[in-house]
Amino acid sequence: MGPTMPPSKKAQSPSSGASASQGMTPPYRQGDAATAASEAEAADLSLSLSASFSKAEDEELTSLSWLHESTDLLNSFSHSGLRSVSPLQDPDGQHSRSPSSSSPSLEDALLGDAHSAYDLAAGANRKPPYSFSCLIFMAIEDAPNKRLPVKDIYGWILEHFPYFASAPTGWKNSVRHNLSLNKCFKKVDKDRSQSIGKGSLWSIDPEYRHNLIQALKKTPYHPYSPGLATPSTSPPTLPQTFHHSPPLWSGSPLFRKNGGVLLQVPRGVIQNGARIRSQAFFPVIRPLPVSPVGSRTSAIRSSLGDYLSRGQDSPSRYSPPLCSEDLQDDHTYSTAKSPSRLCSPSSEMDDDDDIIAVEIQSDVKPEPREIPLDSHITSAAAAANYISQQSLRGQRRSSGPGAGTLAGSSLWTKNRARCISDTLPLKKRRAAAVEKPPESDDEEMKEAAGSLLHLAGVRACLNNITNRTAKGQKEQKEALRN
DNA sequence: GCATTCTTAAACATCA
DNA sequence: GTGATGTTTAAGAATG
Repeated sequence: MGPTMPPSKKAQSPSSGASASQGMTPPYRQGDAATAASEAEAADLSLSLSASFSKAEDEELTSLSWLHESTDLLNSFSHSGLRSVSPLQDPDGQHSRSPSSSSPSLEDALLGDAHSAYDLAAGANRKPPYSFSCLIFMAIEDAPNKRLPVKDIYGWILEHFPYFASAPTGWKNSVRHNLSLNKCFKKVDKDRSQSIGKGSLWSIDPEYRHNLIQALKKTPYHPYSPGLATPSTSPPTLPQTFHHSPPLWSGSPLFRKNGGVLLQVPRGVIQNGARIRSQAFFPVIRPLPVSPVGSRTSAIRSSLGDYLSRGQDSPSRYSPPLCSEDLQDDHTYSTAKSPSRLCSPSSEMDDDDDIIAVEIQSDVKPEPREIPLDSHITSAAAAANYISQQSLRGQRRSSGPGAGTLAGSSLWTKNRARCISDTLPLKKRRAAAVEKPPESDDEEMKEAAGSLLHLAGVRACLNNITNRTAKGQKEQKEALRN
């Protein structure tokens, strides 16, 4: 019995999902004087956040202190005269907007559509675009100790993707299935002093963490939309972001590591890094929560990011893309059949530079671009998703007993992979897996990728707050003139 | 059309 | 004994 994904077009209500996902909704309502004041507040916040973020860039992302600062700012913002950014979930787990709406409209502006988007995507029985592997990965990564019992993994997923609250319970089976099957996850011997009850703690196998990052980076979507397939001729049915391959955030170590060679987010990666198969367009950015930040702030970040990142309506404000506009530089991976990708995790690690600088290939003719302001942010997460999946796939292919010996080979073939990996049960395969070549010590790469995922949300907030605020002020001025 | 990946379901074993 | 957890297999859908 296979999965029956809800058809995206059915799941998307024309009045809500489409507009939200396509950035057609006005940035926020025209407000009154209070709104203007709040906008000024938002502008201040934006500046503060930008400063914090710039600081983070300077610190090479070695610390998440900047994120704490940003979070504090966001919190102070939410508490300063504005209705607080409440968690998106009601106590009963259902998403809803805050019932009270006595405060000025800015919060509604900032959060209302975020809630809408969230409702549409996560709260309204939208299946998250992330694979279970990614979900588990994010859950574990979000844990302080980077390890979680299955139960807490369930909890994390439920907390962040309430879709599963009403989903059939089979998803838990899938989670367990993934934990068992996917060698990226490994059980941790329980600390005897630590009583977690039944079951084990699960953690990310450091050796494959990179693969999971790549899985998160990659998540290509299924271009069911003709507009996506032929962006140059068809009116876009999705935000412009989807048609472009905006650069990875230029301050990232990924960028620096490659001497300024920018990673282009492959076409087919959407702004939240979500992979759309045939499901509905998943309009919400759900930044990878960061452990030191509480769930509430994660919700704030997500909310703002969700809402603001949909601001695709100000492409002109986008700073010049850092990537080359050369057609040859617009790339999309072709991993599944690329022998160079079918190698061991370690070699993939080595390939990372190639991933960034070389291996991204163009598959769609570019068109004159207007890249949204926040596209480089969302693309950061998207890029992370993309690469991660590439790695996962490669990892799986190299999971056979012969993986180690074949690790260095770039001529790993499908048949060989299948012969080796399909004949033994997983555990035996794992046991039989001979020594793997030394993993790349590119921890920076790993951390960078992870950081990018984290950054995507906040960065989107920053840019969009600025964007929205400026636009709102402009609109207000115009309104006053009229 | 094929290969691969992912999801889902189910059965079964183990453990608390 | 019960339920949660863990493992494994199988099948189907989605995707390249």
